[in-house]
Amino acid sequence: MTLTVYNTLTRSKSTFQTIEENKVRMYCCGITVYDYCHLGHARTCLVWDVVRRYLEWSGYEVNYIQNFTDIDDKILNRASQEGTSMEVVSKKYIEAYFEDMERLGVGKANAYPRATHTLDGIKRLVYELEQKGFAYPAEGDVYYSVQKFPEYGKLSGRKLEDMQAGASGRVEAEDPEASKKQYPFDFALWKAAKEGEPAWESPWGNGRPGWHIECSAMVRERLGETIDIHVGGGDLTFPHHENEIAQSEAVTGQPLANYWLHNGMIIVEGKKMSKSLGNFTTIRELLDKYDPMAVRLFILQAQYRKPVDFNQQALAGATNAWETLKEGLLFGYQYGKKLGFATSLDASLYDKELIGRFKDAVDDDFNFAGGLAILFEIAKNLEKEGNIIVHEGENKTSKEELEQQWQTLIHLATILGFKANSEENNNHPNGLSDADINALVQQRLDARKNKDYAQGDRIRDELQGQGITLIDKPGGVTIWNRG
RNA sequence: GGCGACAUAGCCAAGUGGUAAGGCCGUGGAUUGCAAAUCCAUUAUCCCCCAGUUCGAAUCUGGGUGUCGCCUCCA
Repeated sequence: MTLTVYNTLTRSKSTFQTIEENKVRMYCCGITVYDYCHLGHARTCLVWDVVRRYLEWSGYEVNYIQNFTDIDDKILNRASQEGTSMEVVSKKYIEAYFEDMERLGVGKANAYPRATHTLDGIKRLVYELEQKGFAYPAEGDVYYSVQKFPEYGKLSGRKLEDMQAGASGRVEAEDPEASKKQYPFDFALWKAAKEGEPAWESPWGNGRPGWHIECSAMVRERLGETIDIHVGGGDLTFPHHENEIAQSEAVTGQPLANYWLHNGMIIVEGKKMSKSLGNFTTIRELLDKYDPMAVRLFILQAQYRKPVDFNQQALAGATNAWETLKEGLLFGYQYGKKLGFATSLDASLYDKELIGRFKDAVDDDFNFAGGLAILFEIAKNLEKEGNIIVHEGENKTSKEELEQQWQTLIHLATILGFKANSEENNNHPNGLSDADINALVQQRLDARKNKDYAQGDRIRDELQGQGITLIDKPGGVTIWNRG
């Protein structure tokens, strides 16, 4: 099967074909850096990170660019609230962004261009749009004339007449720039400087870029006139991406992107998680409570385009599911030596049938949930076989097959960004020594022989509190393992 | 008001014409002094409703109902 993707532009799935053979130019609309990231941002970053990994695994060389929008009203507001500058605010939240993504295990993009570093490209685009008659100046601002671009609305599937019929009252009443616009849905490419705000020189006077234009400029500068994949949150489809298309395509006459992919929103109690509703959980709050890998699993279990409901129950479920997957991933590190196989990865050992099934699932519009079923199938078996080893039973799967399954599981998990810490389980710096534990276990056995179950249970609870699980086997034998 | 998406067990969720993946939770049994851990087994006669197409539909068509998103900043 070949990779098929759902394209917002055509509202249908189609076979994925790149412009240049085996190369993908991919752009993700990143964040505006005025606050800590929340779970919604995590979903976007996680999903497109895994898509990137999957494309690379599929044999493409991916040039993945994600921007930071670091000029914006919200950043300026935050700066004045905190009595500081735009630069200080954006620096703080860019650093926070990288910390959060590191914890989530999101890979680095190839570059993170910033609006403030792209002023020449932005001004050049605005100038060209003006020259070609798509833009007009008004009192130091410059606006894009949407009526000049016949295809305006093609991405989000709307018509100017319909928009006007629906929203005209509100638009005119609430838009302070309305009086400068020739048409209500025209949008600002360049905004005249306001007192005390950062500003750059331009042919239209001192000012700063509008929202949208920076992405058109950064795509052009970093990836060229037409790219393969443009991604972002579904809420950016309109107006942000629609406006990017209008800006870029009016200038170049070429499609901005061949494939437009959008991820679904995070829902909380039936409502979208968003800043304006205040119903968001920041990534750092979230990671204080949940394992980053459980969060990743929670996100990847849902089809990327569908809304996902965030609630305690779902996260708890994902946490338990991750425990299962982790058991499978740790199998080789825990029992490989005992079984006589190496823990270094060896592609020749991968199970082609399992990998083929994984690929068939995921090739269908990045159906990660379908792919995960394969991982669980393997992990469940390895977990079971690992337990048999701990309980000193007979393995049902041959050593060769176990090694093959484990190698395959690690390989597939890596594509999806799952990683279990193999150190974790061997580290018990402040814990009891093996001798201490054995002594306590013997004490408990003695107590039980004397029917002093209270004492026996006390020792058991004490050890459990240290993460040591006792297993009473038939015949009065007790073995133990570190949780 | 306009545009769009979705509706599968207690929860999450895959499946897009051939008779319901997977995960979580739960249940029964084995084991145990009781537990824990583990093992074995088990959990939708049916896919929001109605009508139609078809030998056959969760899957296609038409009509409802419901939920959500975008139309203003938003991942």
